[in-house]
Amino acid sequence: MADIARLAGVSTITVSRAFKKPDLVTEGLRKRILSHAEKLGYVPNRVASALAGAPSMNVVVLIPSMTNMVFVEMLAGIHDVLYPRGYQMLIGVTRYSPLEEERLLQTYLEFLPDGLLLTGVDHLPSTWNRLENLRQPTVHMMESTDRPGCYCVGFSQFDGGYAMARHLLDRGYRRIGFVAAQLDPRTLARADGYRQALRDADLYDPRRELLMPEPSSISMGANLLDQLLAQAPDCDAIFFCNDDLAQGALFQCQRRKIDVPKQLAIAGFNDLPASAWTSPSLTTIATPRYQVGCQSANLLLTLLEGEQPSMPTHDLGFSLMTREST
Amino acid sequence: MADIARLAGVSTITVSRAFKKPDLVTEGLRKRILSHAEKLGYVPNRVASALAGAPSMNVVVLIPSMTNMVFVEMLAGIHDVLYPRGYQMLIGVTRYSPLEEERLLQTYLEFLPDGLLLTGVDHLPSTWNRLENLRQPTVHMMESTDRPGCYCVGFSQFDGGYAMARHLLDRGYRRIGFVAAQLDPRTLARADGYRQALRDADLYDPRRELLMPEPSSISMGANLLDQLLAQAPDCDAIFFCNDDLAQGALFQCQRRKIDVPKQLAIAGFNDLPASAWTSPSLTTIATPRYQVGCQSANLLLTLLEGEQPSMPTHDLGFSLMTREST
DNA sequence: GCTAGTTATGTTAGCGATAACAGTTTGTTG
DNA sequence: CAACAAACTGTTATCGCTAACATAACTAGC
Repeated sequence: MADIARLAGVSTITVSRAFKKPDLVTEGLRKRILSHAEKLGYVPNRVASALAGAPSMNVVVLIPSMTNMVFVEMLAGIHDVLYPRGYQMLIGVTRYSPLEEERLLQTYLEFLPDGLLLTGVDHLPSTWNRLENLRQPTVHMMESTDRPGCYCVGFSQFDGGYAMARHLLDRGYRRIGFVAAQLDPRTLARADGYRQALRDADLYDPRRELLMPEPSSISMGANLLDQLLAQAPDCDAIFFCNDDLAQGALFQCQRRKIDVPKQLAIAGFNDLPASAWTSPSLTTIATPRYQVGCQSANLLLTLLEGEQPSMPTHDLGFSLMTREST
Repeated sequence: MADIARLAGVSTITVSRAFKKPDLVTEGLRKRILSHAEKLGYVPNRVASALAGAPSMNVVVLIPSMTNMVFVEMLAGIHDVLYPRGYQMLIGVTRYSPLEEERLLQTYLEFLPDGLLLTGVDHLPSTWNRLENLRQPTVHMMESTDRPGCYCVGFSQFDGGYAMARHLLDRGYRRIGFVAAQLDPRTLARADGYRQALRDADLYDPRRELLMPEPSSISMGANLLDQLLAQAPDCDAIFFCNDDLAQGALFQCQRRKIDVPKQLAIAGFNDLPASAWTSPSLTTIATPRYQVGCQSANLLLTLLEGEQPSMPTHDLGFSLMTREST
């Protein structure tokens, strides 16, 4: 910067302004400065910039897992919004553990992020406490909370679970099972939605429920289908808490020659790309995870600009995709 | 840091050393310093640290796409190695464009990364040039090159393509088609492998080839199956350049009541989780993308420690997964 | 032609840490 | 027990940039 300043016959602060606050520098002078910078192959030093008090252009993003497409697509949404604005994501993986989340937060604050994007609202009390005392704004993704002063972007997992159970009831199924794995707060909210819908219809039976804390996957889906049918052979429909499990179950039904949906209906959650293409195609709830990413990032940008967002909580909804499997 | 120093009755540099170079500080003193730091809720400032000359603990990672599971799993491998060592990934998405890659590189160098992880070896001449003059080490992932002084971790895409075509020939197929989308350098290398294998068997026919520059997806796979069968109805096997396309084709065959593999064999590439579970299960090449991520990160760490790695290029190989679809 | 009000540029002093060298203490040896 | 090396701690300067305030150069109005 000093070199550029010397060549252009100005002080370094003017060079700084030519880059960061162009309207404070006369048009012609600015062009001269930029051309000298170009000639010298100047690479700005964001580290020095951040130390001197400018925004670090870092945003911490914490997600539970990097192999779950749902979070990856959310990440893609965040990236697509933040990157054009010059922000950099610092991605942390909590492995579904609030404790790990607390540690990651501690670590990533060392990078002087300008803002935070956290998945869910299930944080440790100490994490909440720290977030409240932070000067950086935080947006919570995928779920919402009543806590005052919280910014959230997501949809109601409970309502999603309820809607799918309701759909199965509407289709005439009466002995509806529920299967879940990776029991994170969002999965449990869907389970609650399912239970409420069945209770409202006076058809809830806990023996048709199978909850497995281990991670979900296609093979786990096949596995859990067998388990549930063993423990509750009279099921006429099964609602899986996500599409991975549901797809695994569909494939297993093909192997076991169980006719879907005639003998057994199968439903999922999330609408992964393959779900529209399986045979039979999978009835599921399409969730706006990419949009959650985009909107969360946009909300954070609003906060970073010091503006007051129109609403603290954005409910992006979901849609029921009725397909052949039910 | 000054506060801690005051309380502990030492100078700031001693505090710095207590954290960063523990063996230079007497055991008791170090403990006292750390306990004061704890009490004060001290959060180290990595930005200042980096400006003062310490490593920034940032590593730039450039991948072509964030919605392609192959790169995401590679990313997961990188993360799993770098995170425990205190490094932070700065992730950039090139959208398969070397020009965009050059721009990202320019931008991310502003963060003073300690090292770089790039996907592939298909960079602009100016990018190569810049990489050579960088003091930071670079590792190239997923492909390798003869360029001297380059560190690469991956496997031979050409050999993978050749091996799959060879497998189909060994199974007795004679009119073997090839379908590809998203024609990045790795895809084209697989295509070359396929061609070579068929030429070696004197069975190559360009009319059985379908190359589509648009992104690949399950629905694109269904689509391209139809297209190829329209232009070359006599195919007895089709090799798809990745599992997304192959799965889409499998689903389409189910819809069109084409018997796989009796009427038509289908093969893919990558071995995505679902590929073992479709009906029929998909013959494919299992690629070590998670391991590529891990090993690339490990190689970079070796370089960051100033050590000479045992080999500049690591070929992690691949394995043919023979399943029902062929 | 002069003042007040703007706009454009410059000066000074850090941001929070570490490198390089300097000084002090401790331990060992003949 | 002096003499010197090794181990520990301190002093000073600096990394590259920007905030805050100071100053200079314009502009408009009377």
